[in-house]
Amino acid sequence: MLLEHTVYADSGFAADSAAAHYAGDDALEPWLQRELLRLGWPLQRRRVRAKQHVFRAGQPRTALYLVHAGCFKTALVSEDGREKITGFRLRGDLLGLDALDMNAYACDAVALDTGELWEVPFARLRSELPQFQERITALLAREIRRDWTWMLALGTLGADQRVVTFLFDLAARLQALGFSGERLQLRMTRAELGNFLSLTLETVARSLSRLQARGLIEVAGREIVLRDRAALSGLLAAGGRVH
Amino acid sequence: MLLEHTVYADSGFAADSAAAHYAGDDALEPWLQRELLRLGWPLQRRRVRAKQHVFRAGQPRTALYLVHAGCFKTALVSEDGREKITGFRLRGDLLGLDALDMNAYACDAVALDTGELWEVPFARLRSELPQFQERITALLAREIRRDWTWMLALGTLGADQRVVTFLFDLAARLQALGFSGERLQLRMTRAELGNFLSLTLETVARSLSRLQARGLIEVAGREIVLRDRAALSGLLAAGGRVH
DNA sequence: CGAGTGCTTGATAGCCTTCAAACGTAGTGG
DNA sequence: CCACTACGTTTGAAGGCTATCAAGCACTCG
Repeated sequence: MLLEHTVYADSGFAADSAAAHYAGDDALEPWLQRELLRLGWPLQRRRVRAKQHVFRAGQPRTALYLVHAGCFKTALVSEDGREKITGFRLRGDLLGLDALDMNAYACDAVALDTGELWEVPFARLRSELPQFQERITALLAREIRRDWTWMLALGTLGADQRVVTFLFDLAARLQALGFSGERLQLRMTRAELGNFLSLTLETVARSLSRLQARGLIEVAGREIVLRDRAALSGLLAAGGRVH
Repeated sequence: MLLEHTVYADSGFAADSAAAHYAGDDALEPWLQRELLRLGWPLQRRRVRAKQHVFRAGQPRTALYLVHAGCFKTALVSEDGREKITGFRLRGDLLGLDALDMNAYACDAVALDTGELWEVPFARLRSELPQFQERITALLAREIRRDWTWMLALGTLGADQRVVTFLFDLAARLQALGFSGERLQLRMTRAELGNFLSLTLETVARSLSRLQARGLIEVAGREIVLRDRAALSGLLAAGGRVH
């Protein structure tokens, strides 16, 4: 089943939405759709199924992809096989941005469930639509801030706090996409979640069990319900290492 | 004493230099100097001393700064006081890039020693020099890849390996700036180093002591000499957690 | 129904953090 | 010039948190 969201996402960290952004900051997807229509360019759609690669690191960079439906992961793989998931991408997020200045993709992009991508004619848009360049710049800067916020979280928070931070972030993004924000449908395995949070899959499972035991959340496989946002926030406010 | 480097730095991760970059990829500083001269715009210089803030998160973003001399740190501070150093910036690096789409700076930038900054007239350059926009885009994308590489390192490597990775990265950058690449003059405290590597200052000190005890490096306060690059590389090749 | 995958939970070990003390150095004012 | 204070660094001892190893369970799919 495809996720047909009704609202559009801010790809940044939840806390970031309060900051002052690029003026005229409406969502990328409707803007792109409008502009492509106006220019009379055909919209190239691409359907993908779970576990299917959108692109791999090192492949020639042929296009940018806008996530229209589904959930994707972007991951870095080092020479010696260590993998690191750099983010989970939802509708409105752009895949391939990080390789904008290269001829090859810099990471792997993999679909976590059935999804649809829009091919973004980057070269033509950049040359013919000056606003597009600014949008791209804004998206890149936002991604940097998002990464930094996660680096802060991973470096200073304990396991439970990282998990809660993730749940809050995902809830905020899903809510911005028109979902409940209370009932989360995870699209990634515990291993992938742990990889992203720099934890083992066992630690993630244990953390979720602990939070459930305290009545803060409800866990049923990949469906998670946030039961007590206040208490969860309290867990975060407890503060982590200061180093 | 000011660091008057003779060559120019790639702000990216050392391993990144092998990748295919933006065509015409000569260093930012000489290019900028040339263009400003050509346009007849005066070069605004700003001198800073150790521990002096270039800007703070939340302040109105008045300018971008190109590091001309000295070493700087950029750091994120969360509401509850947790700090995370996002990078150490040397000559050729640009400060303030991450807030390009905002009216306020997104991080703190602090001088670690005496240094000099060049004020970059971003708005005018962007509107009058189309190439500049592309350069900025490339720098942003490169910063993202740099962050991801560090996220991978911090998430999968042990303390000693993180320290060695940092030393290699710094050595490569200093070498690109015309320094020896063997004898490193650290400009940050053990606490700052630990913060960046998501370790405590004690763990960093212990790690350096261990590496010295094995004869791999020589430590004298903030001066570090890489004695056995092969063995150090071997430490990294040993591999970390795979999660 | 069997194989495969993903999830949970337990026991143990290991690495890093925390707390603590001592040392060296640089800056400062008497 | 030197005592003195503040800061940075090193090292030790103990503990905590997470990783590792292992087993059992649930679910899906061929």
